Amino acid sequence: MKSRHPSALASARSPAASRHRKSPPAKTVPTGYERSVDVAYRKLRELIVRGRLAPGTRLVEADIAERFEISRTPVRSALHRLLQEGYVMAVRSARQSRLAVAPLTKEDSRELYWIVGHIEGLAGRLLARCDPQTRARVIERLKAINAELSVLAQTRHGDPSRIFDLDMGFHRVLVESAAGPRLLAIHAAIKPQTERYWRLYASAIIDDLGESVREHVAIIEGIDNGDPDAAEQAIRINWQRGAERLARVIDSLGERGSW
Amino acid sequence: MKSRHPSALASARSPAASRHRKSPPAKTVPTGYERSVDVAYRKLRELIVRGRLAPGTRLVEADIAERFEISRTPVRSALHRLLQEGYVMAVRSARQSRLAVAPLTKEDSRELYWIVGHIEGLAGRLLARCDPQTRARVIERLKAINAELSVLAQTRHGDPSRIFDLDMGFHRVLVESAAGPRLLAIHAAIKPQTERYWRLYASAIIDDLGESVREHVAIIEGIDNGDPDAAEQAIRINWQRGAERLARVIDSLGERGSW
DNA sequence: AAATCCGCGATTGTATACAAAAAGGAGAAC
DNA sequence: GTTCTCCTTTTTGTATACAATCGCGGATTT
Repeated sequence: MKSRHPSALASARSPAASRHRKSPPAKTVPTGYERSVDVAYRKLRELIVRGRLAPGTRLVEADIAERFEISRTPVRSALHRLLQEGYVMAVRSARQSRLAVAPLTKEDSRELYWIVGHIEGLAGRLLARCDPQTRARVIERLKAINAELSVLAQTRHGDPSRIFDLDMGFHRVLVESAAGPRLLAIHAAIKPQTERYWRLYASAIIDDLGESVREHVAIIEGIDNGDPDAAEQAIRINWQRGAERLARVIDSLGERGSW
Repeated sequence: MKSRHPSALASARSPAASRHRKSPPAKTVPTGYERSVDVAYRKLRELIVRGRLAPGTRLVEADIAERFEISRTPVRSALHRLLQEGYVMAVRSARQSRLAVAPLTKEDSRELYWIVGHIEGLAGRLLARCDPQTRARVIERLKAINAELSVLAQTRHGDPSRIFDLDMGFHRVLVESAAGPRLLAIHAAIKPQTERYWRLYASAIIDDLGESVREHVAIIEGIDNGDPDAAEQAIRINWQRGAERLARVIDSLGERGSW
């Protein structure tokens, strides 16, 4: 690695950014602007979650910076954030941190799913205590999503990415409707990590989609009835069963991501 | 603010650090070494948690750097981490982040306590499923702590900081015994934030100490019986009641930390 | 041949320089 | 007196320079 940052960079980006400022004299034009650190975070997380960066891959700041054509500073920030959230792990050494993509193990998936289940369970509990109108609106959206999932579950071999998006949407609606800022933040940081397991074992998971759909029905009922205990319990069961299904798949296929 | 970093700094720190390296020819002497970013994180968190930095206080990177006699870089990292964990909030602006110490409100305390209750509840559930030996060892420690708390609850006006340390220890033992790395990390990031409320309303909270001690007994029983549901439920109730007690105090005293 | 030590390249941690951008205030126009 | 504008100051975001460390491999010794 010789010339790390083509010096054209500094002059290539800055004008583009400042052009935004003057063209419309509107007061707040934050549209379209994204800080480098956010770009780096988003791209890196995407690469990890989609499996394009294999578990165990060493993450070298300078390399990533070069690849994204930004400096080490924002890359470093993004990596630290990913480290705290669990996408990335620090390996050995006392003074230096040395990062790598976090491995995917049966043990970790169990803990992860339990945590998500409890966090979402809390969100569901709060949702079930909301006023009936809010709940009715949410229920409607949940039912629509789950109906489509149900169809895909019967016609085997639906588009995995479509299935994933629907399931993702179901849980997002669940949380966004009633959770406060802290709960939202935690969920946003943790939940996407389940996608790593999902993608790795997608085909096997899709086979069990019907079960998941039935569990979703129980969730919807709990919320509809305004029963916090039932709603929370149903959500936790959904994730717990998900963890069990995943564990079975991992057992039969072997740990694919444990370097 | 004129000369921000006395240039003596660079030459004042580096030799001190490298002196560590050579004096004993041992291979790994990571003892005592702490990166600036960790120092900054620890100090800042302490200042916020102990209330020495009032809610709403603007946090300016350069000022903190000057105060700690380090550069902005590690300060910035520490602030980002505190932001993600919830000790610090970003106020307005699209491109810049502008940080301030997070406010203390009744609403936030509710959400915080619910979350901690669920996280610890999960840890308690896992603990109750451990083998009896592990549980017996933990039970012993929990009982010792709670016994001392019980004494302090009866002799009113015990040392608040002692009481706090005991309660802190109780919950730490609870989590550290059975939780995996993810659960530990989340707990370590979130739980200390309850200390902010504790300190702000300490006297009133201590008045209700007896209730908390009784709730702890239920937790111990649940674990002792190896009953995951009971253990988790008891822990959640402890935190839920704690939130209610806190809410009453805030109602009667007013929100002290909501700038 | 195995073990050890030394040195060099690779990599992280910290400091600083610089470029925007937002906030705030002084002054002009009405 | 109010409001608008422009300028200054403060503050953040990014890039880069530098120092110290870590790991690895090769040379040397036994």
